[in-house]
Parts: sequence; structure tokens; C-alpha cells
Amino acid sequence: MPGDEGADQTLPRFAALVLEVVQRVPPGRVLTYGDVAEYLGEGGPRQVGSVLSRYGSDVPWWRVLRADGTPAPQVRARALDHYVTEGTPLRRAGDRVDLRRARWHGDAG
DNA sequence: GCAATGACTGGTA
DNA sequence: TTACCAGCCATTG
Repeated sequence: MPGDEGADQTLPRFAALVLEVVQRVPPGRVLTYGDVAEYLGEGGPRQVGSVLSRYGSDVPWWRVLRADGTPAPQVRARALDHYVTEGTPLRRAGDRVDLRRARWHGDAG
């Protein structure tokens, strides 16, 4: 298959991969930046965050957060609003996601 | 081609 | 629990 790129036109390769994964995360579930990088098998957490910062506006970016269950500071308020709307498991304090229950384990479950 | 940047992470105090 | 540090790596100027 010649030139198997296509798909995401002007987006960098890694960015396209990240966006694909984020779009597959079902409502009420989340992944950490590190999880996405590991799922792709390349890049790192910072790259994932960087991609969402630049191109994440068209995907459910709030379903990707830090390893401690807190979203990025600049989008914290909006992210928390989505969690409540989607019924994402939150901790008692309600200001961070309960990763133990909310973390998405891929299509397998 | 090189240096700087950043929606991160895990360890230590 | 919070605070700080060094490592990490694709993308950008």
C-alpha cells in the first residue's frame, strides 16, 4: 500500500495517533497522559499533553488527565464539569477522578 | 541542524 | 498530604 499516511492530512504523525486514541475513550472513562503514550508504544506523557493542547479541541480531551487523577490546571474547571455530566467516578473530595475505577482498559474492557 | 518548550511522571523530603 | 527535582521526547522556531 503506497503512502499509507493520509488520514489526518496536516497533523504530525504522533498527534494523529493521539487524537485517534482519545476519540475511542468511552464516556465515563479516562486515561492518563502516560497511558496514551504507552498504548501507542511511542512518545511520552508530555507529548500527549502537547498534542491535546494544540489539536485537542475536536476530541474529548477531558478524558485524558494526569497520573494523580487531576486534570491540567488551565482546564480543571471545564474538565470537572464534564466528569459530573458523564458520571465519571470521582473521589470523595469531588475535585479529582478516581483512577482506580475510571481508568479505561481499552476495548477489552 | 541545534536549542528551547511543554495540558507529564515518579521519586524523595 | 504538599513541594521540589531530574528525566523524558516530539514538535517548533
